[in-house]
Amino acid sequence: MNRYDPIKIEQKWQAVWDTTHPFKATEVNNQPKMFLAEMFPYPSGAGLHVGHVRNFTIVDVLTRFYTQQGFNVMRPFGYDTFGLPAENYAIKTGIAPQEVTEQNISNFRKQAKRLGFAIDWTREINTSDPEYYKWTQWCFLQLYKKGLAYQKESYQWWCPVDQTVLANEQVESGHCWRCGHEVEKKKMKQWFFKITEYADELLADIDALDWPDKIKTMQKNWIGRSIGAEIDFDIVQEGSKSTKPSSSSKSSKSSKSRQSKANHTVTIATSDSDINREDDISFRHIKVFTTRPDTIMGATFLVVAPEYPGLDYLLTDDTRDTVIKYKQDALKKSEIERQENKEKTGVFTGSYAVNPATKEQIPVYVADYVLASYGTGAIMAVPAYDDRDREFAEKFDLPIIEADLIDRDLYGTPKTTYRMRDWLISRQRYWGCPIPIAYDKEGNPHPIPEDQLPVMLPEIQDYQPDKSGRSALAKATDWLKVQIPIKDEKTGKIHLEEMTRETDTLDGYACSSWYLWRYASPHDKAAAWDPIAIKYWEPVDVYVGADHAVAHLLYIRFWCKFFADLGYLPFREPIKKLIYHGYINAPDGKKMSKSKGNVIDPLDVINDGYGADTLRTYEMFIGPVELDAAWDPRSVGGVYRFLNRCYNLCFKSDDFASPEDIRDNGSKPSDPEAKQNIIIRNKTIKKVTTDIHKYQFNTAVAALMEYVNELYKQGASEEDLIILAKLLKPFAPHLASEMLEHLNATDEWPSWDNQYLVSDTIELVVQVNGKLRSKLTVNASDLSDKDNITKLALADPRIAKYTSDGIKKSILVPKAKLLNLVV
RNA sequence: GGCCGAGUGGCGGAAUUGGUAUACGCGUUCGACUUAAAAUCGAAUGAGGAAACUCGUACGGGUUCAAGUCCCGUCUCGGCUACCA
Repeated sequence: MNRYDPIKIEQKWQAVWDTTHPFKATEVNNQPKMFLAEMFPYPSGAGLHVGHVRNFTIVDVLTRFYTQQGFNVMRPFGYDTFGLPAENYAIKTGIAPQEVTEQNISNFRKQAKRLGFAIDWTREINTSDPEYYKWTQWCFLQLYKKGLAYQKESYQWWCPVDQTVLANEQVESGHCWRCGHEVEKKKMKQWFFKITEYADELLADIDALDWPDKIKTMQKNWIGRSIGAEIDFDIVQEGSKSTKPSSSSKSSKSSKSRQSKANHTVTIATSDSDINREDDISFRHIKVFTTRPDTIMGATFLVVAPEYPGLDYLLTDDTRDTVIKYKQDALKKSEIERQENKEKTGVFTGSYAVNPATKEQIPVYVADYVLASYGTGAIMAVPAYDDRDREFAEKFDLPIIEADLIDRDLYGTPKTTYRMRDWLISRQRYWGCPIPIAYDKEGNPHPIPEDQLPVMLPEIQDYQPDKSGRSALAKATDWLKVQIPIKDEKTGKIHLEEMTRETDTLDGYACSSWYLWRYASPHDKAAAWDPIAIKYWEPVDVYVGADHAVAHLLYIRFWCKFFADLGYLPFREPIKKLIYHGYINAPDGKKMSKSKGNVIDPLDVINDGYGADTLRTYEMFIGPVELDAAWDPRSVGGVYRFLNRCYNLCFKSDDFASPEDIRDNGSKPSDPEAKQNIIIRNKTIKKVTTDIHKYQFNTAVAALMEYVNELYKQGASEEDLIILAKLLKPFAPHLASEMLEHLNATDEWPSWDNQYLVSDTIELVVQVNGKLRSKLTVNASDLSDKDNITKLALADPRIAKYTSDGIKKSILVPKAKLLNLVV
């Protein structure tokens, strides 16, 4: 006897799809388009995990659903292949990352096919393919040309023994993870993208996005706009300390600390090479940023960050040693350590500043609770209004003045600042997209001409980074040399000049900041993307993922706005609808991890005999798409039983009651039992269709289960089975295809008929004072007649016993099929 | 500390947005089939109670004919963020 054999059925249909390519998308203008994509995966050696399956199945359900509905659907696939795991593996084994990546991709492709995903395999992209990263480099050059890719000195962790930069994770409580030597912060030149240029627009456009509120809020917080003012404080120099001392009682408090340090000498230091004399921080002013310029009357001291560029100008002979020591200690601390230790620390710089509102001289401190990278790196401390300033004031015995508030604009210039910083994109790594820049003898950067792209990653033997903290690329001596055409300013002639290539590569997020546009013309040799294909397909209609809430999803919005400004994109937001789904945890509720040994391998689930359809349907049924869920092996069995019931209903219908008399054969049946089937069928079509539209896949599956349960009770007509197969196909495409073939039907998505959603008689709920007391079967047409319905209800003995004293009023709610009698 | 979410049976979770609380699945129990088991099919399953009924959506109030849903307060748990001036 034939029984449900998912493995056999799935092999059959996967072979069919592999030869007929039914999911290939081309531009067709008489059909509405639908562009669906998941966040493309990093193809790890471990293969697909259950999280991938959830991610890809959501896209697959939508792909098949919209295809069945007649949309022209594009569902491509890609691999985000640059990154540390492949490079570290190469360092360890000497096997080229290119090779490992190719193996992993081929494994991912095989597994994706094993899951029956409806992918257009002609639109497969790989970010480490030179044909792809050529255009990543092109994107970089566009940003560079517009001044949005630039170099800047920034502090990095540096191990003086190993002579290398270290990532935050490679620093263990202030020491190098390799040699154990104390690390220091070193200023190094790095590449940045100027995302802050778009901060306002990125913020303003968030509200209109059809994205989860959680993500929108996270992006808003990340951008973190603060509206305030910048205020200049004059620094008191030697001989000018006679600045009008106030004689008010308020100021007498603050004069105490000033007097004790009255005789100091400000000298200009020359020792600290960190000081950049081009900086606009004048040695006679400290510019602070505040969101509360109205509290300036209460500002009783200033605080600058340890990294504050003008710090050296503030020091005196008395304070220099202490301050330098404090600064060095602070630079050793990681951001995390600074945050963990909330105990305020700091030292007096030796200088005073004049509060422009009170004309008081107030001391200037250096303290690590002020961050160099935010605002101006200096604050006016108002201990009466700010908890952190108060804490500091109390510790250092500084005056706390409850001064009156004043007009915000009196002493400062309005200024908006952002928490978001520019995007640091250079990586001292081999396995990334080379930055298309070369340096002349003076060290000035020059862009690689576009006709020389791609700057290929050279094949090398030893992937170990070199001793200077640069990537292994620095050792590819032949590759480093490049001839760059230079136009002579005077003669206009072009000559070639030998230069040295940039050895940093791009942050992987750069590669994924434009891939959604590449999908529109994935093999385009002439451009990063084809404007006609872009106009047809983009923006993405639904994008599905579980990660990168701010990073990737902010960067791609930034690039979209940038390329829209250049005229390359006809839209300013790349993603219309975002589904941000939850994680799947281990059965014990904890995160799956190799070390805990609680990983569920999706391929094991398939090969255990459940098959891909069960796996897919289970992961859609597991819970609301946006929530985390715990894997439950027993529920997997429940879904298998459901599919088995579908199979039996279709292929073994003789084994159970299936009354011939309810086969409706397309004609309207008069038999009331058959009418019941039609109602259930129409309700199911409506429920599944609207649930998928709302991305409520769990209840869509539940509705199908309910439908099957009803069909077992009532018996199933051929039409019932066809509808079941069509509705099932997005979730369990192999089984559904097998059923549709057997039933000789197409997969065209069915529609429901509103006239079949209600039966002639309905069950009316009767409440007394809001409590359920009885249920009456009444004609649907009577629902409009309140008096009659009330009379019927009062005649019911179960109601009558509560209404012997009469009723005050009667409320009929036809929509809810409910009558409430108030006594 | 700040900003979001969320608290519903033994468990995962439903509830046309104010209208029958617990759909669907798991688990459990009983029955059918079987020499037996598995599989499959059928039935029951919030608590208390013989029943009528009563009580039940974290806790305490409120609005309403009617509250899981709305309002006020409290508690608990998650997520993000964090000395951002």
